[in-house]
Amino acid sequence: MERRKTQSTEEILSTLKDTDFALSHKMIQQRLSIEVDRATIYRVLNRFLEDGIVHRVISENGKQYFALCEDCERNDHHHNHFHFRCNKCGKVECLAREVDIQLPAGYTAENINSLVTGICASCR
Amino acid sequence: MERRKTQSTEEILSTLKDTDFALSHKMIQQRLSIEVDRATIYRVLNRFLEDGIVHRVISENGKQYFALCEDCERNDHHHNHFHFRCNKCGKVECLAREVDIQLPAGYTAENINSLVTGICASCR
DNA sequence: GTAACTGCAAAATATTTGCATCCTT
DNA sequence: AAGGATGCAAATATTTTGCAGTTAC
Repeated sequence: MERRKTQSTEEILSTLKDTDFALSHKMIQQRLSIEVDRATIYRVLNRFLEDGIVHRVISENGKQYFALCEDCERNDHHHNHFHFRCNKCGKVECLAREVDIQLPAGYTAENINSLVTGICASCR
Repeated sequence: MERRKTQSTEEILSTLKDTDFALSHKMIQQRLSIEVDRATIYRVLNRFLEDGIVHRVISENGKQYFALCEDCERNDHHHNHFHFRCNKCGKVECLAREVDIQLPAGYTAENINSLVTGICASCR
């Protein structure tokens, strides 16, 4: 399936580029300079996910957050870093420090979703 | 608020005790030997959460999974361990190994939700 | 008896999907 | 022209809530 360059796609991508933290669907919609349908945003984001352009964190509120894969533009698309969500300002950030997860024998990892919640430095 | 001993509560608790992995709301409902309303199950689980009897993992499918706090019955109710969800059998387990998360300066952690998905030993 | 708990229905929230139409290539 | 992308509405899915009736203590 070939990907086409559309206004929605470009807008959503540049919105993600403009922020250094992860955005929820709603946050993305609010930041767009044009109106894009809810469903379209989800579809674009899911396409980005498939293409490995963004990664997704699920917060403990059950919501999805999306962020560009800055560091992970290399081939091995591993996201073994933590995310942090501030309970005050709501920002979801990618924590730089990588974590090596040691699984029990015979287990293989495919995806890692890890989120720490608390208070960030600027909020306290 | 005082807690009362009811059939639903006892049933849900013993269901959780009978399994060594985390259960979703639906899985719990199916395992109960009596019929308990959807909303009641959620309310019971949330009470358990408040009381620190269970802990909750959010899977990357957005669903909540609940498991008894075996190891965490001590005072400091920290859940800095990983969870693993098998993409084949769907089991969500608590991985024994503790992980120390190093946050940037000024950050304080309140809750940790970490889930690795992949294939477990018995499924491959 | 009183406050906690329950069931039922309805609401709230988040995400996906069907389908006709539009637009990129 | 072909098929990928979009908008709209409707469907799913999960969890929560209001409220009246029930039950534990």
